[in-house]
Order: sequence, then structure tokens, then C-alpha cells
Amino acid sequence: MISMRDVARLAGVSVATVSAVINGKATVGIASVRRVEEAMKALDYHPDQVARSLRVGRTNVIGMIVPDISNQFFAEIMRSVEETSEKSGFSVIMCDSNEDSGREQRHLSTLYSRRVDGVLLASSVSDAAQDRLTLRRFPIVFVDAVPAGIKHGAVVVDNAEGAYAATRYLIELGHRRIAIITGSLDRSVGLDRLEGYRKAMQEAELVVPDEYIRFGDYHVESGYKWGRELMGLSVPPTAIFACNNAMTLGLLRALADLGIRCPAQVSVVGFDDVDWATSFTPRLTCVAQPTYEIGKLATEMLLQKVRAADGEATYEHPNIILRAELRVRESAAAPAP
Amino acid sequence: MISMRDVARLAGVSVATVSAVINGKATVGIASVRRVEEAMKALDYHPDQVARSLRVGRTNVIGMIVPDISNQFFAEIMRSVEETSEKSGFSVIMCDSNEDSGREQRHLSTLYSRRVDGVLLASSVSDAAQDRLTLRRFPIVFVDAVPAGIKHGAVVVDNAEGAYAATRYLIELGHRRIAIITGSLDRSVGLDRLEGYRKAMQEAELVVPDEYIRFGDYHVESGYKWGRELMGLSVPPTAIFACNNAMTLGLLRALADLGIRCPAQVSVVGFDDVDWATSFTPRLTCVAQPTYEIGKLATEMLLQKVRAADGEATYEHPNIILRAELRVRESAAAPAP
DNA sequence: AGATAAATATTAATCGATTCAAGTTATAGA
DNA sequence: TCTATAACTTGAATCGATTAATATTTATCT
Repeated sequence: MISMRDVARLAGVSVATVSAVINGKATVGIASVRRVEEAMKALDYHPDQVARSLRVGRTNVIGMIVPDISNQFFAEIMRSVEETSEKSGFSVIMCDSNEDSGREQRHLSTLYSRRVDGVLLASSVSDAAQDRLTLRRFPIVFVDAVPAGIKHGAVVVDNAEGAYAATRYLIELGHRRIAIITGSLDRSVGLDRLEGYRKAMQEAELVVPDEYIRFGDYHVESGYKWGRELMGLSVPPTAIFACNNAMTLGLLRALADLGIRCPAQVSVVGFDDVDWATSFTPRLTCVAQPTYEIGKLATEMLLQKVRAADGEATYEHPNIILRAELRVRESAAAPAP
Repeated sequence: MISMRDVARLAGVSVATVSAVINGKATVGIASVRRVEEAMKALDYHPDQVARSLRVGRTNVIGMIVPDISNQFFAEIMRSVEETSEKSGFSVIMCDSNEDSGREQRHLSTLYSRRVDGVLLASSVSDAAQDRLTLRRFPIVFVDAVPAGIKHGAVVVDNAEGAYAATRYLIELGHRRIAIITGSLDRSVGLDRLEGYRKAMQEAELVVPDEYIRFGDYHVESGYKWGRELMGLSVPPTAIFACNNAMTLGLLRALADLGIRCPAQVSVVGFDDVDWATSFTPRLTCVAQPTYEIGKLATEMLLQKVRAADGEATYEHPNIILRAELRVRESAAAPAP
């Protein structure tokens, strides 16, 4: 392995000079700079970031933990995070928590051992926010879901507002029997979306029978299961609001299996816009989250925190709350008379 | 930052002893082990992997480069890679090459600087295989696409066979005018799928007009564009084979926009099975790749290589070629008479 | 008890960078 | 020519672990 010593030897200077050249310090003579650069090229030298990290106490690596890498919503955020990080010279270690708080904790622990400079935590399962110890380890920015009580350092979407808009839209179309398939309530995402739905229903003075509220787990299967159940009720809903992309998919599959036509027999609004949404017949009406923006802003916020922490300071940015936009397409229509 | 010194001091032993305890060396007395363990717990000590990596010359980190993180096919492979790596104590740095050979090279270079122990390279754009220098840097396993001439260290699917099966199936349904939307030919994936298609057509003694072969770029838009073009031909095909998930989506969108019903008016077979494939009406017939297996086997092969390289040896495993399975559903049917 | 072997523990070098204090050379001004 | 200052350059300590060589303690056997 070629090291700085080798470069120094070949260039006929000290390692300190080589280091200065690499770091663009202005104190090096033009002649030395040239010789060092030539030596580096000749030896195909690439500075060892591991050694550098040890010395400067910074790795230029961040960690990102998501509940499911293969969910398109998170995949798109990851893409944006990777792109933004790379521009600032940061690499990203990706971790999948599989919505399991044990796995999440273990990942946080390894990331700490690897001395990453910060962590993006999507849909945190465990209440990492409560975990004072974890928070003291490294800068953290919460993405997608914000733990209760956290007012700073999170980038999320206004889930309540998005769910409200979706439900409102269905009501305006004339629906009165509107069901929801939501996620578990131990994270803000599920909580807020349910709340938005409830608010819209309440405002319209529509009572919601308990069996119209179903708690899924953000996977296709639960959307399918609850979709079948809902449509099997003695008084089935005329519209269903599904709270993430996977459950929407499951719901649509259930409808197809049951031979129930959408939107003629039942209207569907989903959460998360995905590439297949506009290829479906009918094209899917849904609440879209700006994944690119979420990833970009969260990364920028985290890097600010990292830079601040470098100078022993702290950088506290109030939560960024982006708008979730209702995209009206064809899967929701007025109920059959 | 708590270091081994602190632990050693508190436990009343030397750092060497602490190190021995951590690494499970049998030479430490039972009493010392206990004292060290208590000290570690008391101080909430987490060994610094950066320092460890520098000393032992291993990082226990691998890199993975994919052309598009947000494509579900690669996202699923990544998930499997992350899972398998984590089991062996490896972390994964994810990089998106955006199908750009410049970006790919830059990523390879950073990964080298970070001294990752190995790299999984999906759909390599640049001919990294030819790049002797890159190959000497670290163990590499090719995924999805195998560079020309590479006989070892790749995990791929039998693309030609998959495409052959798909085309064959369409022919058996009675189609004679079958078009293909494939990817560029500078990677084995595009090449092999086209070849499989050609072989099936040839065997059936069907001539393929040039305008039935369209070269996309694996993105939705190109599937859409070529889909419209194909259906606008004076003699349009009665069946279309699209060579990846995104282009299939674009094609289906084009058909929907044109009001052309599938499979009544045109049959469609896609490549890559994805979560939405079975929620569509009609449910999508496609060639499925075993993403979980691909990720798992590729990671295992890479880790073998890493372990071998650790002992100055090399581990050469012949390319693993998995079967791509045709999943017959409803988007392809006999042509209208 | 004394010798020898076995079991533990420690010292100090090392990995490859960065960085500060100190040293050397060059330049300008008197 | 001499000195003060500026412009470069370097030696050596340091980051936090691992590990080989060496030292110390304990156990075993005659």
C-alpha cells in the first residue's frame, strides 16, 4: 500500500510537506507542489481516509437508517441523500431497520463505533429521541417521522394536512362512508394521518364506525387483508384512504381479486406518489410527498449540524415541515347514487 | 471520547489486556475479564473502529455501486446485500452511479480512499473489468451485468434464457409481430436479452423488422416513448417485450394513454417482477429475477474474496448464473384473430 | 524448597495521516 | 554586508486501537 512516506521519499520532501500539498495549504513552495503532485501521480497515491479520520476526528461518513430500503418512498429519499452527501464529500452507510427497534438500536451502535459524523433516522421505531445517550453520540436528523416532543432537527411532511386534504376531497365528491387503512400509532406518521382523516370527518359531521379504521403495518399484505375485510362488511365503505404506497397496492390487489371496480364501486386515495401510480388504470389519486426535497433538506441540515459540532458548537434548526400535495387523478370519483 | 486508556485505567489493567478482552483472547484471567467488562459498561465504551481499521488494515465495510438506488430491482438487491453483510459484521456504503461512467469511477476512487474491503458493482457502465488498476485495488464482485470476458466473480441471471422464454411464450400464444424495447448494448444485460429474443424469433422463422427493436435507457420515459412509437407504426406489433421494470411501466402508460387495451389489443411481457405487477389489471406477465438470492450470493462471494485477500490469497469463484423465471399472468394472451 | 512450566500481564512499536513548534533559507531594507 | 522579516520546510507528537516480545505471577512436580 502506497503511503505518504513513499510519496515524500520520491518527491524528496517530508511527509509534512506532502500533507500540506494535499490539503491545499498555501505555505508550500511552487516547486515542491509540483514535485509532490508528480510523485503522487507516478505512484497512483490515494490518501488513506482511515488514517486521516483517526487523526482529525472526522470520518466524512454519515449513516442512514430506514425501515425498508426496498420501499420506493425510502429508496427515493436515499437517492437524494446520497446525491447531496456526495456533493459535500460525504459517503453514506445505509441500514435497514426492518421496522424493528432492536435492529435500529444495533445499527445506531455500529454507526457510533464506526464514528460516523451524523445519522439520518427515518421513521424511528425506538424512541431514539428519548434516548439521551444516543443523542449525545452524534448529530441526528429525523426524517419522515418526528418523535414526540422534538421541535428541532427533523424534516417531515405535514401528514395531518395531507390526510385532511385527501379525506376532504373524498367528502366533497359526495362520499359519506369513508374508511382508512393506516399504520400503527407509535409513530407520528400513523398518528398524524389518522388525525387529519378524523378532523375532516368531524368537520363534515360524519360519524366513523370503528370498523372503518384499520391498522396495517405499511406492507402490501396488510393493505390486502384490510381491503378485503372492509369490502366484506355488511355496510362497506364507498371510499378508502390507504396511508402508504405498499398498503395502497395491497388494497388495489384486493379490489381486483374481489372483482370490485375502482372508482365505479369504490374510490381509492393513496399516500405517497410512486412511479406506477400514473400507469394504473385508473390512474391513482394520491397524496404526494416531495421525496427529493426531503432527502436534500435533511442531509443539508445534518451536514450543518456536523460542521457545527466540529467547532464544539451546536446547530439547532427548527423542524422543517413540507407540504404533502394531493394529486387528483382518476381512482376517486363520486359514489354511485 | 472514551478510549481504551480510560477503560484500562478504571479497570486497573493495561490497554493490551482490555484489547485482549474485547477480542476474546483466551489469555486473560477471569478476574481481569470481569473488571474490564464492568469498566466498559460503566463508561459506556464503544471501541473505535477507525483506529482498529488503521491498525489491522481492514475496515469491515464494503461499497456497493448501483445505477439507480430508487429502481425497485436494485433497491431489493441492496436490501439483501445489507442484510447479508450485517450478519457478518460488515457495513455497506451505497453509491448511485446514475448510469454514468464518470460518476462510477469517482465512486470507485472514494471507496478506495476509504479503504473498503471490497465492492459490489451493479451494471458497471465503465469497463471496470478492463481497468487492471481498479481490479488490483480491492476485491470486486459484479452484479446484474457481467463485463465481457469475465469468467469469475460475477453473480447474474441468465438474461438470454429469460428473454428467450418470454419471447417463446409470446410466439406460442400465436403472436408473429413481436417487438422489443431493450436497453443499450454496452452492457451484457441489454445484449443478452436482445440475443434471447432474437434466438426465439429466429427459431420460429419470424423476421424482425428493424423498427420492432427499440433501444431505451431503462427509465420510464423511454418505455413510454418507444411504446407510443411502436403502436403508431403502420403495422404495429401484436406483442411487446419490455426489458426492465421501468420501461414496462412506461409502455403500459403509453398504452393507457392511447386507449389500447392490454392484452386484448396488444400483449405485454416485462422483465423484473415488482410489487405492482400483481396489482395491475391485467396482472403483469413478466420474467422475474431472484433479487434476494442475487444480493445474498454476491455478498457471500465478495466476503469470501475479502477473507482470502486478508491472507494474501485470492479466491476465485466462477460466475454464478441464476435462472430468470417466466411468471405467466394476464398481460399476454393470444392475438386478436 | 527449588526448578520448571503454564498462565497472565505489560511495554512499546506500529498503522498513515495531521499539525504545531521549531528550524532553515530567501528576500528586502538599511 | 548585516539584520529583520517573510517564505518554506521539517521533526516529532498524536489520534486509538493491535500485537509481538518480554516480564511477572501462579501452579506443578520432584
